[in-house]
Amino acid sequence: MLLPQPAADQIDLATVLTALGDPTRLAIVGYIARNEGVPLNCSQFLDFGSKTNLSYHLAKLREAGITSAETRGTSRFISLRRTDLDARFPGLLDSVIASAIKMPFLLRDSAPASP
Amino acid sequence: MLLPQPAADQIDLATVLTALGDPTRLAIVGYIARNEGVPLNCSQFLDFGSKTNLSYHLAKLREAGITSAETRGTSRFISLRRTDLDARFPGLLDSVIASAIKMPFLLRDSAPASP
DNA sequence: TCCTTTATTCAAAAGTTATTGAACAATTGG
DNA sequence: CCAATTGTTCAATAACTTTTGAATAAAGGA
Repeated sequence: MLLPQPAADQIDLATVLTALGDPTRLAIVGYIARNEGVPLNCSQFLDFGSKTNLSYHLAKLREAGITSAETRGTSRFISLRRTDLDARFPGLLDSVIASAIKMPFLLRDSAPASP
Repeated sequence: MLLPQPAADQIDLATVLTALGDPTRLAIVGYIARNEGVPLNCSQFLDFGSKTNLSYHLAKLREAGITSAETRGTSRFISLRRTDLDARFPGLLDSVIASAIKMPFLLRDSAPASP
């Protein structure tokens, strides 16, 4: 079951930029980007903050229209809304991710990043 | 005389995104983008807020590394740091501006926007 | 059913940002 | 020098955001 999220055509630029402007959320987005295809749940982001704080940041990303979350049992599957974002703000997500991915803060554990 | 601004290699992605995430500042950036080449001073942005509030937002943009401001008498010349931003975050400013420029909020007066 | 896992909600506290008006500074022109 | 123009700084306040811990919820397995 899909958690509530804005329709593609209602994604707002300022809201997206504000959501991406937080270092924790930028790190989260970078991490998701480096793990596309891998099923991610919330607890995989515990490095980025406490469980309850993560819930807050992940909700922000979802409400901004940056991520999508699907319920699967007690877990969530989190993914980037690449197609929707690219359609609405062409090039934006790619450029942010390309820059974010270089940030030392993002270079954490368990990712299939090419070295 | 150039007002204080971060060196190109010290421009921070999260700071830039946060600065761009405010609707007033996004409008200001869109306006500058639509008037590149035209000398802009602060009072030309008065549509976007009070004088004192503009001073605040323009300082935010400058401190984030998005704009450059030069003193000329009692006026300032304000411009986008396109080269620096493009070097540091390729494609980011272009995609933001391309999207911002479509926002109805931005379609104000005196600009050479192609209709 | 009961326990564990996974994640959210709530209320409080702490921190940050935006907005305002009054006072200030610096430059230009008469 | 005086006044006008242009923009900044300051202090106050209002509004929002982030972080926290405790309580809650919902699903799945023993």
